[in-house]
Formats: sequence, C-alpha cells, structure tokens
Amino acid sequence: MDTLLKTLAEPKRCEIVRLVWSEEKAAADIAAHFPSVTRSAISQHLGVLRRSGLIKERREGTRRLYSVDHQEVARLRAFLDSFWTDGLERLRDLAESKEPMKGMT
Amino acid sequence: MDTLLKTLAEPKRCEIVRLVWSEEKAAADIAAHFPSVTRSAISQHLGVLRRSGLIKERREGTRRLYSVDHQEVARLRAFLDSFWTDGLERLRDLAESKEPMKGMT
DNA sequence: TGCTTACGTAAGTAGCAACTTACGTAAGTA
DNA sequence: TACTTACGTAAGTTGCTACTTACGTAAGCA
Repeated sequence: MDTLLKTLAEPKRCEIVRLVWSEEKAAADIAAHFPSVTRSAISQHLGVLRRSGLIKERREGTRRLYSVDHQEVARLRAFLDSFWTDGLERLRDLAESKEPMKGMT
Repeated sequence: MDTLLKTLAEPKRCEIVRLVWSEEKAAADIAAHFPSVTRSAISQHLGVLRRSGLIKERREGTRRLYSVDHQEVARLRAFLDSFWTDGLERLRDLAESKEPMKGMT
C-alpha cells in the first residue's frame, strides 16, 4: 500500500500521472515535458509507475503509449478516504496486511 | 507539497499519525508500539512529522505529547481530492509553485 | 545536591532511489 | 539488407533516508 504512496511522493511521477490522466501519451512525449532529466530517467519512472499499477502500457508500432489505470487510482483513493474520515481500526488491518485493500475494488 | 506525501509514504510515520489521530500520546507510548526499532528512531520520525506540520507537540513536565494537526491534514486531503477529481490545470499550478496550496485553508 | 525519567540530537552506517552514460532491441523505412 | 526511430535496460555514481549508538538536557524527586 505504501508502495503506491511512495510512487506518488516523487514529484516527477506525480506529474507523469497528471500528464496521462485523461489521454494516453507516448514515452517520448512524456519525456519532452522534463527537459532537465534524461529520457532514460523518465523511462525508469514509467517502469516504477507501471509496476505499481498506476499506469498501463499499450504498444503501437515502435511506440509505447501510457495511460492512467483509473481503477487502481480509485483503490488508492478509497484507502486514503478511509484514512481521513473513519474506520481507523479497519484501516490498521488493511495497512498492515500483506494483501492490502482486499475487497475494495 | 510532496513533502507531506513523502512524510506519509513511510509506513511507520503513517502508523504514528493513526496513533495520535484521536488522542494525544507521549513519545514513549508511541515508541512502545514499535518494538522493532529504537526509541531514537521514533523520535526522529516524530521530528519529521512535526516539521512537516502533520502533528503538534505539547510539553507537560518532562513528557512531550503529540497529536495530529487536523487542519494540516485537511489541506493535504483537499490537495489529493482535487488531484483525483478535477481541476487538473489548477492542480498543475499548485503542484509546481514554490508556495503550494495557497488559499486552500 | 545528586539521581532518575523522558525526551531530543549529533554522528556514523547501510541501503535504497534517482540519476547518468552506454548498450540492446523490436518495428518501420530506404 | 542497412539504417533509423523509439523505446527499455544494464551498470555505475551520488545523494538521501532510516536506522543505530552515544551523548546532551530539562524536569521532577531523594
């Protein structure tokens, strides 16, 4: 669970999620938004985002198009919502379990 | 802004916030919930949480009592809420500004 | 005045994470 | 076929971070 939080805690990855929020974008287009770092660095960030499940990859020719996995985002959001509002005891179980947020889809 | 996210991305700090969510607790009581690490480690986590503004400190004799700063938590929550739902353009400005989330109190 | 309690903090270490350069590879193109 | 495009990945470096041990300090107590 904190994997998702750690993933979003990195500003560039947070920005990447925002970039592919409503439309899929190719890796090169995403990298173009970060002139300060290498394309390779962005590719690795995309790898982290993909492994965490926050974004999905689709191949099209030589290009790889990325888009947000809104379902996974919804699970993270549900977790945080329960964190803010209520169910603190239940949240404890979820946060400590090895298979977090079971049945929250 | 990502300072708050980074602070919560650490599991132990997330748990500490949960511990002092509804009632203030002394540092020793908090440390007692983490037998695997030293009291010093928890003290440093408390420092991070305090500097990020997520928790408040109150002295009482030799003891230091900690409690959640719900107002600061509300600001983080508001930021994330706008992240999930809407205002992606406005969110971009907030996330990139040096003085984030101005006027969101 | 000592002594103890309840803390924070300084200093050092190990591991991780974000980055770079260099290389590998699959898909189009001449 | 050879070349280019569009990407991922391996390898190495640097800096941060979570942790430990050791020490400092303010408050209460004998």
